[in-house]
Amino acid sequence: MLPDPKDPSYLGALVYFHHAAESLSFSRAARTLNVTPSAVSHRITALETAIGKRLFERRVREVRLTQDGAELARATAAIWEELTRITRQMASQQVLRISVGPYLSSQWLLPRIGEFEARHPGLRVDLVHVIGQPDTRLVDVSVIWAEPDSLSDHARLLFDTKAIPVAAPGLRIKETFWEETLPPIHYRDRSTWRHWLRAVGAPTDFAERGEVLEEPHMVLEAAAYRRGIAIGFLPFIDRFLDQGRLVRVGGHSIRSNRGYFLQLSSDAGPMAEAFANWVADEASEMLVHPS
Amino acid sequence: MLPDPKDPSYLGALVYFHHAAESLSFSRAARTLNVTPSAVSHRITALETAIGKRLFERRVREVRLTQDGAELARATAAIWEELTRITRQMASQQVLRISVGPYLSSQWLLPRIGEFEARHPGLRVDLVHVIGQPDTRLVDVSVIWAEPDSLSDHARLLFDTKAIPVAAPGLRIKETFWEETLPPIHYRDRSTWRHWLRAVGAPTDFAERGEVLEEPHMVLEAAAYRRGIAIGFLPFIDRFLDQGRLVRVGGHSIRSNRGYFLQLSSDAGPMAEAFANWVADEASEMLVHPS
DNA sequence: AAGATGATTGAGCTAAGCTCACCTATGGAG
DNA sequence: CTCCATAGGTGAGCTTAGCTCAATCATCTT
Repeated sequence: MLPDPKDPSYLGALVYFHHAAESLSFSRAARTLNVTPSAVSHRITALETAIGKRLFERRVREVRLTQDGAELARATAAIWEELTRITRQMASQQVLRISVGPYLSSQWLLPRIGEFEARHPGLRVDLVHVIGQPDTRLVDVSVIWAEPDSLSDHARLLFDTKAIPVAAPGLRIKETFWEETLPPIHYRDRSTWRHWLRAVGAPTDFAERGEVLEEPHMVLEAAAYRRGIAIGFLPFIDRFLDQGRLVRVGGHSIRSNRGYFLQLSSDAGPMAEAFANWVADEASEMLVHPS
Repeated sequence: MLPDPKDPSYLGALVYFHHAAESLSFSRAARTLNVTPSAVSHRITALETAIGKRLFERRVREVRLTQDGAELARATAAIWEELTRITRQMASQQVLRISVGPYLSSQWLLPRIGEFEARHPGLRVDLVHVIGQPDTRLVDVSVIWAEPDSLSDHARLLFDTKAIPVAAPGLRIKETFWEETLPPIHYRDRSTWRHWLRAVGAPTDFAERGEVLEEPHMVLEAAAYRRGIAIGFLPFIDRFLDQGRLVRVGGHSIRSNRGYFLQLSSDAGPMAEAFANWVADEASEMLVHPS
């Protein structure tokens, strides 16, 4: 069958042919294509049958281009060049504005965002660090720490966190620590502690004590300096626990009423979508988390 | 992920995009691609995510190209044009010489060969009608009527035929017709009749009687004109049986000791291979044959 | 108001094309 | 001269990209 130039199998074969012709070796082509030499051999043979002409002379331990093969190789080289040009052009001159809180940004996103940028040459990523609600008109996508029901439907959950009380080690704190004198430490409001106490069936008046801080990191630092008991969220306190700066208090761990969500702005373009897919993927790798 | 211009999934998506851009409609593109509109929608969306730009404005019951989309459409159009040109060029100026006996050619190959030619524009098919053994240096591929063991290993079986005795209708011939006076009719030599008689356990001296003809068609015609009993080969005598010009004689039908085989010349090119695949495929459709 | 049209979405299935294991041929090292 | 390493070819069987299907939405038409 004379191949339809738009047949995907023909196009794929041409890619294989291009690499084989360039390296004059099926096995080298296979290596750059991340497939086995067998696959290259199969595909080239199929291509030759499809167009009805030998493209390679099979010689001992090497292959050479026939005249027809050389001609085709010249044509395909020109085509990939043009394709590369237009693809680059499409990908260039793009801006993606991401809003993210400083805590998650420094602890998790910044170390990884470089990888995303590397995948999208020509893309300018603007990280917008805000405390509180981001203005969705100024960004394409936001990562927000919130309760699920406070969000629009199509916000996507990034991290399903677990809430556990933590304190400095060596304080000999009872299971029922809410009967003790060590106060709670709050982040932004008292609702997280109230939710946790209610979930384990403890009196909620404990939550009315203690100080309220505005920075997640400050909350954990305060707890580490023995100022009280904080609610930590797995997996974001792994480093504190691993280093022994904080230990778990009480046996209960509950599914957090809050989590990190991803929200696309209403007019978000495909690049926001691409970022969403990437970040969700990165996040899902974190979720492989014990206990 | 910025798409690799040689990624088959990216190339496939560009094909879809090209058709969608040309027709300005996902469903029309789907129709020409022989897929569902759903498939087109999926693929275009994936493409947009991959390059990070909207290519179509989705409007009510229609799609329009964005500026980026129009630019890409121009580029892809140029690329397919070039691809079509080189593909055509590769396929042109080819010759395939096929040797085939006149009987099979007229009864089976000639009615079908047009379809093969249509699939290979620019190919010149030379049918070489020979009686007896073809000269493999003068043809690329031969279709021969032979016994399996008389052939080289890589000859491929086209038709697995059944041998059945046939005669003109209304002659009231017994099961054990070899005891009768009506003689056998032979094609080229007496071996087929001998083989058949041996297979059903009948005396082989019957085969020594009767005339030997050189043309398969003549053999059947002779039988139809009541000159004797011929060995016919299913499925090639269907037309005679359907028209009632011949009827089966005796209850036995045996697997023929002969069949049509396909033999490629040693220096056969990929076009011969393509023909072999096509003709084997056509033949396999015939094999769906009752009894 | 109801039907028609075109695009979208998520879930599930199928076949294109890959890997694997084995084979052949040959060149170079010991 | 023998043996190992290397490049390519084959057939069988498995995996996953990308398709279909069914259902939904948002108009436009009658």
